[in-house]
Amino acid sequence: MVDNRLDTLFLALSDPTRRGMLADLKGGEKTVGELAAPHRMSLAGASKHLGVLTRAGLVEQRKAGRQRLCRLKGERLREASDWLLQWEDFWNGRLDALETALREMGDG
Amino acid sequence: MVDNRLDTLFLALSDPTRRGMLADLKGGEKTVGELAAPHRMSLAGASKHLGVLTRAGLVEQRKAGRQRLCRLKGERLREASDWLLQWEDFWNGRLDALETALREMGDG
DNA sequence: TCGATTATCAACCATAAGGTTTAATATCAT
DNA sequence: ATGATATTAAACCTTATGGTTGATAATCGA
Repeated sequence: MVDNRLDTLFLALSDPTRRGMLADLKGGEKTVGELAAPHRMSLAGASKHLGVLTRAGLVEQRKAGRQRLCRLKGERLREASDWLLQWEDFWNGRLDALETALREMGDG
Repeated sequence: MVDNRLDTLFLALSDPTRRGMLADLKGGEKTVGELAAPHRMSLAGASKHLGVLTRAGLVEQRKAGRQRLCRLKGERLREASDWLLQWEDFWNGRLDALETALREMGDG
């Protein structure tokens, strides 16, 4: 049951096919067929992946004749990135979890 | 079939209970029981979530008597963050997908 | 209009995820 | 030693995911 926005986002990003599609979209708009081509799977399968990306707000589609052009929407990627940056201090080694705790006790 | 490192990472982050646990670990080391308490679910369930976090490399456990102390490991969060920062230009509005394509054609 | 192309929908299948409960294991306290 | 505490393991259930194929819908080209 994926209800939270971040759930949907991170779940969408957890599949290599979908991350590949996002990477392909860096080059600009692409049709569903073009996005599907590099991935060894049926067109319908690829279309479902695009559906996941679209519902996660990562991709936007517009009709162009009988094809559908997909483009990247960066805003949601930013939400994910913002969430991750909460922990910048930890991976920078500037803080270790215990240090943080002590510091907060001291400051509070 | 979660084989890729990023798959495991993003999948681990796609659950609100697990993100909550990571947040709780910002305050320093916590036992499994302490991490489980805020989440309305059995201890075994919470333990499984911690297993997911551990296998994703986001959490490390050490034995302390009969309890297990968990602490946050930032490195993997950084991997996820690094991956996301690829798209910084897009969400900053500095580039739009089409622009990028045109620019690359011009530069190449 | 007819057939080919592009994409989605529907139904289905196998497997994984998230949850439960009931053991099992290890450690502490008495 | 015994019993309580802390955690994981096993078995199980339900629902979600990722994939398939075949049908449907919309649009292009001739």
